[in-house]
This record gives sequence, structure tokens and C-alpha cells, in this order.
Amino acid sequence: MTVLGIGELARRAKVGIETIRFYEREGLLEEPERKASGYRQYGEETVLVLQFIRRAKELGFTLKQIRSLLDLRGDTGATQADVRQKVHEKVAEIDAKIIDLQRMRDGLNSLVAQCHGDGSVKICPILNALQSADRV
Amino acid sequence: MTVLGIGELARRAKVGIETIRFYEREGLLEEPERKASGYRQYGEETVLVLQFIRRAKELGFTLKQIRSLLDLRGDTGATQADVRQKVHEKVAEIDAKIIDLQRMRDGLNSLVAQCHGDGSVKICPILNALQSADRV
DNA sequence: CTTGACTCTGGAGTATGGTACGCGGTTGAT
DNA sequence: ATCAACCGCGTACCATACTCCAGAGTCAAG
Repeated sequence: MTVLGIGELARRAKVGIETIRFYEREGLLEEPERKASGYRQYGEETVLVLQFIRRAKELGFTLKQIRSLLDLRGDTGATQADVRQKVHEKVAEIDAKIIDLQRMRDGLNSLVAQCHGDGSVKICPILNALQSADRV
Repeated sequence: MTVLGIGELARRAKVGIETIRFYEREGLLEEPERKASGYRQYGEETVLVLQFIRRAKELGFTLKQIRSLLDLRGDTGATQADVRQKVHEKVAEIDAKIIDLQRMRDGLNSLVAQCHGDGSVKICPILNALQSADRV
């Protein structure tokens, strides 16, 4: 199994070295093995973790939320039902986001449709897009 | 047409008063009419704009991106093709997010599926979820 | 016409998520 | 052995997106 230094890890995951140390402090990455010199040594799977974090951030999850997603991996012992429950909550949250994004996309598309030559767009479908029931 | 004071607007849109003034400074809300006293007067449609902003933020858009989404409303004069082009870019961006969220949801669901009694989860589908081609 | 809630402006402060810096030790290729 | 590239630690600083004053004026009900 290849080991990676922090610099190599950063290059592969396309994040800064400082970011990796920051995530470690924040508990998103577990503390890695160290060489005698104190240098951090990572396994390749850490690249996946970092890419996951990067994507999840782009999807509007906070680092705290991402940590709780990552924690689901480790919940091996905890009652099955418990993990299932947590996963269900996350899935519901994600589904809500998907629905909102679809609405937003549809709103944008109607904007173009309505907008073919008749001048100003009075009823704005973008705004109507995300109105729905007031969950949150 | 009802007019709203800033406090009433804030209550209806479920944001803080300061946030409204902040959005005005940042160009997400246009400057409203004022009474002689200087008090801001909003129309009810502003509630929709604020709700839109709130949702869009939850979906991972920055205020800058949200402003550019909102600006699409006003692009009445600009060449049709121009607006279409911008909308297409946004739609593509949104579709990418939807796909990532779906992958993430699927990853979570496989986690539960794999996890029915066999102890630790070796191959973690959550992490595999967002790997895909390296756009961005 | 007073009282309490509301609003104004300007500026400072906070939380989140990093990013940069400087100093000193480590590694590895020549 | 040595020299560039790398790493560790601590601290400071940055951008984004708010949030909270202070001090003064406004509004509306009684």
C-alpha cells in the first residue's frame, strides 16, 4: 500500500496542504501515522475522503455536516437501526436539495420559454421556483 | 398592493432585518422606495426574492452566484440569445449538482444495504459516491 | 403628547472555512 | 556533505456572510 506525504496527498486531491492540516484539526480527517521525524503519512484512501469533502462542500454542506456524513462510515458497531436512522435523515435532506434544484432548473427553463420575444418577463418563474411549502 | 416595512418583510421571509440591509448593500436586493422619513417600503414580491436567496444558499450557491441568477430576471432587453446562453450555463451547473447529490444518496443507501449484520463496512460507498470524472 | 416599538446610519464584531508566513528540522539526489 | 524541496508548528491574516451595537429620528395607540 502506497504511503503519501502531505504534499503528494494535497496534489492528488487538489487541495492545499494547509487545508489538510486544517481538516485534521477540525476532525474531518483522522490523525495519520507519523514518521519518526513527525512527517504525516497517508494512505491513498485519504484522497477519496478529501475529494468527497470538496464535492460535498459544493453541494452546500457545511464542514460540520460533512463530518457527520463521514462519521457514518465508522459507525460499524453502533446499532444497525441507529445507523439506518441517521442515513435516512441524510437521505431525506439530500432529496430535499435535489427537489429544490430541479425546481430551480425548471424555473430557469420556463424563463427562457416565456421570454421568446415578448419583451419583459412579468411573471418570473425563477422566483416562483423555490417557493413551495415552508419546510426548514 | 400592500407595502411592507423592513421588519414585517424580515418576519415574512424569515431572515434578519440586518440581513436585508446587507443584501441591499451587496446588490442582491434593489433599493426600495422610501417614505419621507427614510423608512424603506417593500412590495410583497420581495418576500419571494428573499426566500429564493435563502434556498439557493442552502443549495451551495454563493451570494455572487445568486445575484447573477437574480439578474437573469431583469435581462429583458439584452439579446435573447445572450440570456439563453446564461441560462444554459446555470442549468448545466444545477444538473451537475443534482447528479452529485443523487450519487451521494445512492452511496448512503448502499451503505445501509451492505451493512446488514456483517460488521464493519470495508468498501465504503459513501466515498465512492462522488468520485466520478474530475470536472471542476 | 407621551410611550413603546420600529427604523435610520455607520461602524465594529463574529463564525466559517480557509490561506500565508516564518522559522527550524528532514529528505533525498548529486 | 550539501542544497533544494519538503514538512512541522504556531500564529496571523483573509473573504464571505452575516450580526450587533450606539445614538438619533419616526410612528401609532391611548
